[in-house]
Amino acid sequence: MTTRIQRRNRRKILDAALDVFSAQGFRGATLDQIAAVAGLSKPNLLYYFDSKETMHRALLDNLLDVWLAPLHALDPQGDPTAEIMGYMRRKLEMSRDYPRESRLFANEVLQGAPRLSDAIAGDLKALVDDKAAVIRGWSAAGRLAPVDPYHLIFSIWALTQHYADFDAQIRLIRGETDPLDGADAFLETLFTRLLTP
Amino acid sequence: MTTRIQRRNRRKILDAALDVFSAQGFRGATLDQIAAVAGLSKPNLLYYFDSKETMHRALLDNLLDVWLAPLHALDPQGDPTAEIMGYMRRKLEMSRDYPRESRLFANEVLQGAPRLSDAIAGDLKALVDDKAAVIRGWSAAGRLAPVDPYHLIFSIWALTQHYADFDAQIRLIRGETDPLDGADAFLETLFTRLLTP
DNA sequence: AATAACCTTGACTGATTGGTCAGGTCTGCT
DNA sequence: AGCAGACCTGACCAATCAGTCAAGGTTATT
Repeated sequence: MTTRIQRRNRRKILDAALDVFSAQGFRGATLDQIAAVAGLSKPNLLYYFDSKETMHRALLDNLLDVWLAPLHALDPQGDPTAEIMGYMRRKLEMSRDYPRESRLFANEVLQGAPRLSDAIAGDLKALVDDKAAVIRGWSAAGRLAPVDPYHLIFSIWALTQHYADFDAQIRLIRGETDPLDGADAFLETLFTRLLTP
Repeated sequence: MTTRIQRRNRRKILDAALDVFSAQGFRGATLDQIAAVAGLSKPNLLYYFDSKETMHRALLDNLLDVWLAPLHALDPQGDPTAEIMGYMRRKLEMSRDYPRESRLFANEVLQGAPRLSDAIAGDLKALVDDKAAVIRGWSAAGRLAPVDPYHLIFSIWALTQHYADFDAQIRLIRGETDPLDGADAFLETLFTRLLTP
């Protein structure tokens, strides 16, 4: 049974941990930093989570569901172009709304996905293989321009996540302009032209 | 004056440091790891480089020239589509040939570009602004489809670097297939369709 | 072969880090 | 009010880390 205080503190800790892990990576983050951001003492963090590792695990487990949802929603019965454009739009929204989650994921994969390889080789691969087959079918039926479905999916990941993961770089180059300003219109054009038979 | 031994050991150290920094990030890397990969003792590393920081600096300074070169080569006098496609191809080759450098850069930017902000806001921004103006001119002259030049450049970065930075993820999903297999053909199609007026 | 400069290392240090623990405080319930 | 269990903390520990240093080994040059 979980108390009110437990819920509040667990949430505060995971939120602070997401802040720090996504900005510093797992090894770069320290419990002292997380404790400071959460406004709790270090031993108190360890009262709620057994270890730094456990904290990180909790974030990753939570992340994967959220991360897979947009692709999951791609409907084999829908209109091919509309479905893929919709997926791209949802992923772009995720970069806008959950940049920390995107960076947490990027940090992990960049370092060889040591804690995510099971999930990627399992659930994610199965989902991608499934949707890739759907897209391949659409192309074969002439409802979509012929296109490698894997590279299409990778390109959506690359383009949308780039705005969250490389935010620092984009800000430095664009100055005052909001990094995502014009991104949706650009990606709309890019994928419309690619997908129209 | 630099001796033969100095040249050899400095190169061994920087190569080992690139291995470790690109795989673990700055804070995640340890001098012991770098020493082990280089086949030298830790105090010997510090005989050649004042500090861990200095080692990292040397890699970043070296990296930036290599990283800017492909964009620098984009010729305002050339054929618009061919120039942009050529840039994209060069960047993709860099992901194939220098994946460690790509990941070193990604790690740095992902963590807010603390050691690169000057270079990005300076040289890189100036170069991008310059080439963006060229591309805008091409579009205005009707020699290229109308396209936001900044997002075009960002999209080339995102798509090409993705294959180096997210290599672990792509491998887990594609299995035996070489991550870059088919990537060049896909990107060729994607950008041809986007750029043709 | 002598020597001066260069190269290398084992043993060390102080700082930081993840994690522990004994004991104290607060909260909700009767 | 009083009590049981949940919550919290200062002080501490062992491990790891970047970096130092004195002493010994190697190299090139004469």
